[in-house]
Amino acid sequence: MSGNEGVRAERLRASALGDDLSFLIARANALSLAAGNRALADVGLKVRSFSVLALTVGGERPSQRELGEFLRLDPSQVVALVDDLQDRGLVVREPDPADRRTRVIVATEAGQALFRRAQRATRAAERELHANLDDEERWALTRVLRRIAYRD
Amino acid sequence: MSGNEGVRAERLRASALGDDLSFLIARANALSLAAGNRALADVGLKVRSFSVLALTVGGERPSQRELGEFLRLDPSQVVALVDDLQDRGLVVREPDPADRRTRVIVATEAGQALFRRAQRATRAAERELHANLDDEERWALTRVLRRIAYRD
DNA sequence: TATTGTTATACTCTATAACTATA
DNA sequence: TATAGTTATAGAGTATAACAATA
Repeated sequence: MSGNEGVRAERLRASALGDDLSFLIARANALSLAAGNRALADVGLKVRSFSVLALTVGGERPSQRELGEFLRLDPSQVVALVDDLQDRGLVVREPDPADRRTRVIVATEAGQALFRRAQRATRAAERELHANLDDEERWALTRVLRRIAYRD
Repeated sequence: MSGNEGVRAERLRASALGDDLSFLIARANALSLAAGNRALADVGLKVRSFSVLALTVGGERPSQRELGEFLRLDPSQVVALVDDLQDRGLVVREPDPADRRTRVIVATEAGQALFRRAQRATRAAERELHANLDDEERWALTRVLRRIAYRD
């Protein structure tokens, strides 16, 4: 992508779409996702696999079903993601004592170490993404987005 | 998707990811996109084609290149989108007097009429999506998201 | 030489259905 | 009967490269 992307297209911000909340969310997400994947490429992760790792490094012990619900992924997609992370020794599948159907996902030591590196990269990318917001704006944004994202 | 989706997974909101701004944007976008496509199904559009229509109904006369830049789509994807809308008589490609390489996209009467129906549907869906925000919160969200989405 | 639109192609992501083992 | 995980597969979306016409 060229550096001056969208310069000519700026006039379209005056259209019916330019101030539409759903469109702004979509565009902000596209930028955020691209920046995240770029930042994570160094450590061999993508936003998806990073998210799975993030949900398993703190002793959460989520089932694959829970991962899928929280990340809005189909169970079959979770299988593929966990397969990949497990093949690389970053997570393991453990049996759930309470339900033998369920497999609980736990980050290994290597997974935790890689996550820490990855988190430094994504934090830097995030800071860069909204460098022009002050702390209060960031906080207000987080609070309001949480109401939308979690419907509460 | 079952109605009680994510109920069990709510505990994962306490994880490293639960308050991450990029993740909240991604999740809000996923909900918004799903709601938008659901609302637009009746009129035979998706969020993508609706967006192209929205950028052509007000006399904007964007080139395909401009559409691609603004919507962050590859030129080849714009071709496919415009092909589809043109085949359905909703937009036409017009020559640009200033540059014979360029094709300018203009909504037809039918395209404008369909857009108005579609916009009513998406507005209802949007209202439902952030029904729990008051006007001031909505405005603050729009303003801050614009800074991220347009980098200004 | 560079750019606009186009075609072709491969790749990733997403959605669906069917299956197994457990509940 | 219903649920967790798995497999297979098809469809949608995305990215890349090459080309003709024009600048």
